Amino acid sequence: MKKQTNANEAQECPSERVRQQLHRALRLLSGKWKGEILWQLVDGKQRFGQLRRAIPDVTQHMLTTQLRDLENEGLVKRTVFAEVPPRVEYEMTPAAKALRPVFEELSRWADAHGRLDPDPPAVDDDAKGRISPPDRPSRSAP
Amino acid sequence: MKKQTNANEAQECPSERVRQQLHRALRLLSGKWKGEILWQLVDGKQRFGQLRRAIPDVTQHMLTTQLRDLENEGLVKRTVFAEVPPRVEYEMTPAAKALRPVFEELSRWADAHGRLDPDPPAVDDDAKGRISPPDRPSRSAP
DNA sequence: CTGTATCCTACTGGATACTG
DNA sequence: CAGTATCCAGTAGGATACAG
Repeated sequence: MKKQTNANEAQECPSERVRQQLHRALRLLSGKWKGEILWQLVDGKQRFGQLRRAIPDVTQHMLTTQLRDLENEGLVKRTVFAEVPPRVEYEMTPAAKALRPVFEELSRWADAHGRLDPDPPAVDDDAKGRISPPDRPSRSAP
Repeated sequence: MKKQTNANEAQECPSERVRQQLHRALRLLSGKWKGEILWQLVDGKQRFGQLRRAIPDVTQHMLTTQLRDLENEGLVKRTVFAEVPPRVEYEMTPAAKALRPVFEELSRWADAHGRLDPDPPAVDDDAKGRISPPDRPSRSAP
């Protein structure tokens, strides 16, 4: 006797599809630095060294690795300039740019529930509604 | 009591804060099954076995582990009923419920860019605007 | 039914040194 | 400047068996 519920459950159930999408999407971002790297690129292309300075706790090795991952996942475009000194620029692909709403929602959530303490009294909605892209420290810094 | 802004951190720009928030938030969700578990709970409380059936590829061990993580992170509330047979119910905390917009954005994104193929022709905005919570197969199926 | 206890493998992430 | 090559520790994740 076969199940008489939905015979074709795998491809037709929308929630099943959503589940798998969530799984894959979260896996793409699962990496200690992926989120931060992408967020740095939201504002535009960045050089390797700029990213390195913008994310102080990351090592070159890790930055390279995660960057390569993101490239293979189609979230980051890498451009090499044949010059001396060498220059490499990274930028988000359109797919990655579409992630920005996700990041904004996530930041907003973390802002409200980041510590998960039962003590979030002074909540000023006006102050946290907008999320700004990362600052780009110009090279004029000493 | 309000958090005093340290004079030493006078250069604290909002984007720096956002970066750290993203880092922490993604770490909370970094776990092979966390996202799926939470999505299953979006619709309401679920028993251990229900979750297990809803996420076919997860083992008890992993389900237990990730559930404990989520509990310690304050995203899931665990309720044990002293009965035979034993019953344990899991439900999202308010903090986790606030994550729903994030999941919806993420699902929407994965739907559009999940495969990252340059071939997404049949885009029906009307069909993908709404994200449904997971189906709950009732126990009435013998 | 809902777990815990082992054990074990693979992968992630980090330190360091070297290269074009 | 922007990598690559090793090496290595810690941990996440999975199989299996057992228990309340």
